[in-house]
Formats: sequence, C-alpha cells, structure tokens
Amino acid sequence: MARPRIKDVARRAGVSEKTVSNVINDYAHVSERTRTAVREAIDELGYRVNLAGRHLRRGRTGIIALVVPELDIPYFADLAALIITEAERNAMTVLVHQTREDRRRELAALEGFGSDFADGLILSPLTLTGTDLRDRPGAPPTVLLGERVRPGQADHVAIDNERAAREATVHLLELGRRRIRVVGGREGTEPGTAEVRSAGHRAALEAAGLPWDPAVLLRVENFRALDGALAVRRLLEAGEQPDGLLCLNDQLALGAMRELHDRGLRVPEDVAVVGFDDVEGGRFSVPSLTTVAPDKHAVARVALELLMVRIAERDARTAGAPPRERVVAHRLLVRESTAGAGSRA
Amino acid sequence: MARPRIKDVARRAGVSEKTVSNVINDYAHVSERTRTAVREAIDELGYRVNLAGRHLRRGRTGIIALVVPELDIPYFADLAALIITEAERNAMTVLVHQTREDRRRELAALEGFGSDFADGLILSPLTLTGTDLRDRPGAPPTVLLGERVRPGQADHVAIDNERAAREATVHLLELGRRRIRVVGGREGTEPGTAEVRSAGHRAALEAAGLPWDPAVLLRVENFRALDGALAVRRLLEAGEQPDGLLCLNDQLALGAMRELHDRGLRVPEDVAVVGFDDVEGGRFSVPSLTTVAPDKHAVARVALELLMVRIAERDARTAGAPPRERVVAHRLLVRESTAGAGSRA
DNA sequence: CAGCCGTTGTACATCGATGTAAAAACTCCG
DNA sequence: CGGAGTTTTTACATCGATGTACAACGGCTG
Repeated sequence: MARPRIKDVARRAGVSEKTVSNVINDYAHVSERTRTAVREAIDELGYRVNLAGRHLRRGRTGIIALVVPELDIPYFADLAALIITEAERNAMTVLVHQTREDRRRELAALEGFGSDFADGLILSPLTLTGTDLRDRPGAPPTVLLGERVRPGQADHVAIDNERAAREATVHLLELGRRRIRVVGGREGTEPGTAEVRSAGHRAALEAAGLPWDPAVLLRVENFRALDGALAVRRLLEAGEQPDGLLCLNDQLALGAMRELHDRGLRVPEDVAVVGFDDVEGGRFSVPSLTTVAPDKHAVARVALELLMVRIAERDARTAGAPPRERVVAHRLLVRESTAGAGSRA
Repeated sequence: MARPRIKDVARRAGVSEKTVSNVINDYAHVSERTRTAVREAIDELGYRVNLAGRHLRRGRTGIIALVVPELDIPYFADLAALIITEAERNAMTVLVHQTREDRRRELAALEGFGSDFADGLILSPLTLTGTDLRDRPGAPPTVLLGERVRPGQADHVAIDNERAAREATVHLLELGRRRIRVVGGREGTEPGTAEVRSAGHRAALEAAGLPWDPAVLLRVENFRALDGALAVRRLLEAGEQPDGLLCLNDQLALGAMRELHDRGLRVPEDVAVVGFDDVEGGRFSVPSLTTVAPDKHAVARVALELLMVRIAERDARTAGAPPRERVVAHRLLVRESTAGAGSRA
C-alpha cells in the first residue's frame, strides 16, 4: 500500500496527470466537472502532495530557516513564535537552528548549511563580522536581526539600540542614580549589540556632563539569569556599591535582581534595574522589571516582509537591490524595578 | 551564473555524475585520486547539494516536524531547544509549528499538513482525542509528548504525571496544608494532562484520608503567568483562603505568586506554591519556586530515539511494531516557595 | 456549415541526485 | 602473460510534480 501519486489519482479520475496537478494548484481553466471528479479521486485515495517532487520542479522549498543563538532564552523564543506565525501567513514553514554561540555554526548558517535547503534565512547573529557577510555566492536571501553587524551587508531589522540604551540610562540618571553598571559585555566578539548599547549609555552620561569609564561594562558568559546573578555577585564581592544596573537583556536583569535580593539589597531603593526585551518573566517578577520593549511583532513582520521581497526578486532574477535597513519601534516600560511600588504594565 | 549541479562538477573533474555523487556520500570504493579531483572541482565551483533532488530520489527529507502549542511558553521553548539539539545529533533538521491551541491545527499536523513534508512528527497535543490518532493512512511516524492521549495509539513519552502530582501534593500535605487548590484545568478538553495530574492530587488526598472535591481544580484560559494570576485573583475575590497551590506549570505558579504578593499574602508562609516543569524563571524568582522537574533531556532523547526507529522501520518496510510507551524520570525540586527560606537549586 | 477563437485537456520533457547493473580497470597468481 | 577476482567507474532509469507546447473541443459568427 504505497502512498498514492498523482499518477494514481489521474488514472482513477480518468484524466491526465497534468490535469490533476492543475486542480491541486487551482489553475483557472479546469471545468467544474473534471475539478470535482479529481477532487473525489484525491479524497478516495487519500492523496497528498509530495513536496520533494514539487520542490525539485519548482525550485522553491517554501521553507525559511531561522537561526537563533538559543531557543530557550525567552526573547528568542518569543521572536521565533512570532516569526513562525508570520511565516505561516506568507505560506512559509520555519525550520529552526540554534548556533549555541558557536561561530562555526553561524557561518554554516550563512552558507545555507552546506545545502540550499531554505528559500531564505533569518539570522540573529552573535559573532559574525562584516566580512563574513560579503561574497556569499549561492547563499539564500538573508535578513539579519538585532545586531547591526555592519551596515550595508544584508537586509537588517532592529530597534535603534543606541537610542534605547540612551533613554534607559537617562531614566536611571533622572532617578538620581550615578553609580550605574552595564551588565552584558561579551568577550572577544565584534562590535555587536553590547557595544552599540554601551555607546548609547555613554552618550547619555556625557550629555549629562558625567564621566564615562569603560570598566562599567560587566562581562558575562551568556545571556541567562545565572550570568546576571554571577556578574552582580562578582561586582559586590569586589566591594562595589552600584545604585543602578542597565542589563542588556531581561534574563540578566532577573538574575541580577535575585542576587541583589539574596544580598539584602532592595530594588529599586538601593539599586534600580533596567532590562531589555520585555519578556513575560519581567512582567510578573517581584519587583516587576523596567525594560526596553522592542516591538517584536514588528520585527517579525518586517523581517518576513524583507525576506519575501528578496525571494521574489531572486525568482524573477531581478538584480538585487542594495541592502535594506529597517528600524522598528521600542519603548521604555517603567515598572517597579525603577519606579518604586507601582502597577504592573 | 546559475548554481552548479552535479553535472557541472562531473564535467569539470572529468568523471561521471555518479562518481561525484559517490564522493559526496562517502561511498567506499572511490580511489584517492578521483576523490581529491572531485573535491577540488566541488570547491572550485562552489557546488552544494540540492536537497530537493536528493529528497525526491531518497524518499526522505531529513526533516522532523515539531508541533507545540506555543513556542513562547518557556517549557515548550526548553523542549524545542533540546529536541533541535538532539535531532541534529541524528542528522535531522527540525521544522517548528505552533498550534496555538487550535484543534484544527493539531489535526492538520497529524495529517502531515496536507503534505508529506516530514519524515517524522513530534507532537505535543492539547486537544486531540484517542480517535483522532487511529487510522491515519500515509501519515508520518509520530511521537506524542506529554499528554497521555489514550494508551496504544502512537509512541508516547512523558513523565509519570499522576505520580508526580501525587508527590507534589504529599509535599504540601506534609507542610500541613489542607486547603490546596489545583490551578490549570481547561475547559472542554479530553482527559489530558490536567485530568491525569488531578487524579494524582486526588489520590494523595485520599491516601491521607482527606476528602476530595472537584471544585479545587481552577480553570484557566491558557498556561501563562497571567492566567495563574487571574485564577488566584478570582479565588481570593470569592473569599477563599487557600494555603497551598498546585499549579500545573511554572508559568501559572509564577503568575499566582505575583498575585499573592500583590494581595499581601506571603509565600510560603500563608500559601505554599508548587509548579511543574522547572523553567529558569522559577529558579530565580523571589521566592524561588518548588517544582516538579521532568528530565527534559530524557524527553528529547527518547522522543528522537523512538522516532528514528519508526523512520527506519518505515524505510525498511518492516511491519510497524505496536505503540511504545516510555516514561522518563522526574523529581520534586523543593525550593523557597514551599520550604521557607532556603538555597536556590 | 466553414472558419475562428477561446477554453480544456494532454504528451512529454524536465528539475537534480542516486540506485542498479554492468562495463572497465586494476591486482594478483600460477 | 592469461585469466580469475576484485575494485573503480559508468550509462541509464528513476523518484513525483509541473511547465511548455500543442491538440481537441465547444461555441459563435457570418
């Protein structure tokens, strides 16, 4: 009982294979009679399209590869959820890869995993450099998220990270905080999110006439709660007394808050904490977390939009337009971790 | 400049197409000479396998479809992350779908999305019934996660949910709690996770000679923190005074704890809270969350194991063995939300 | 009713990689 | 050096769906 093929359906309905194909693909000029006859044959046999055959013939897979560092970091999970939903709306299916911070995996992703699996690629890079993005013959259309690798190498969607960090810092400064630390530097990576956000932080300080010291950037191993907690522990054990923390994602912030709690420091009274990403955990934590909320829906929507355009261009063998840069909105959600007792956003 | 094909590589290397194919697939009997010659040609042309062609010929796609309710619920994100990693170890790629609780989507998944995309399917069902799983001619090999739909319809991996709930309840009872509520019932679903866990809860009560009342099961819309908070709010506003909450996942528990906090109730002194899943949020929350921790690595590993066996059977046209049932380990991690001040697990 | 046109339906080649079967090349030994 | 036995390579058919090009059909006009 092998699966039925178009051939079987055709025989059963008494038409040609192409006619069956036409019915399946809603081709206009099929009479109502034959259309129903074919539909019936399909139902009776339980026929389902073989996508391998279709892909081979059409030259498109209908698959988008999404590459994120780790899916179990809530921000990426949120993003993936939205992208999958958005892709579906574009009749695309999403295949997810994790780089687990591995540079080789990111490069492999860029190359299309040594194959041409996907029609397009959405990539949230951590370690890639500008040069990695040049000259990728045969690589699929690509949209980068988040980090501004270097302008002009590929389509890119992100919030204005520098401005966001500046606003967050201004917020802390307005609360009178002067000993602010930034949590989330990475070792040995190219200028990435951390550096851009650091620059925003610095700009805010300098605009306020305050000095800036590169040492305020605390390094972390990863972007999980544990890393935030460890960073704060090291800081406090070194005898420092911060009164504000700008954490480069919410997980770091939540870990930091837990560590502060354990050491008897109150948030926000002793230390005000700001995060990035607006994940669910920060909305229900005690205290709830002030955060820079990117418009994630927009990120997903715009990413798909850019990608679908590129894919269409490629199909049409149109000359590729220059890389497109898209900035999506963000806003600072002020919650208890900086505002004192307040309501949940 | 179209992408090179095997034909082009063959011409360049001065060998047949099949020889190129043999080199690509590490076929044993290729001399070192030709092997290197072919490799060079591949590099020079930048050749990469066209998977559509390969899939068509091989009859396998190398893709596993993972279907979860929502990827932005941390437990499912954790699981997806592990499954993707595990799949990679089996040279498989994972395509993720979300049902968003939609029964039709779950059914579509069962049918292989109207196509035969994936070699196999890993499905975490919410609304499926036993009958849905019968008679799925042509459907791909399937492994179910979590909910015991009804034994004997498909391969299945889960913890012993009833025992887990019993243990968690016993833990609450040992703390002297007597007014325990279970948070996480769903409307109108088949006997699923909630019912199985409820049964465990009931068993623990009855073993202790305590009465059980179906009304202890609080309904929720979804499994997010917000739903836990709302459930607790309704409960308290109805004038009830619970001293223990058994939440059917950590998100519900975290939301519940936040609501308790807002209403001036202390955890664990006034209300002890237990969750399920052991997600990161519960390890760093204040207080940290006691939870039933399933061995998620094992879930992922066993799921892939079962699936790969089924796929191999199918390829070999072996008669399908009867459905396999696999139980993975869990343990109760006691943290501050029930234990009083303690250390973080 | 011939002639034309638009609509339906068909035969066949094709997308790219690989399994099959068999030919070619090479080894080794008497 | 001939021939059996083994290793390496090849030609060709095939996986399933669909685009191309064209044939068949039906209806309408003059």
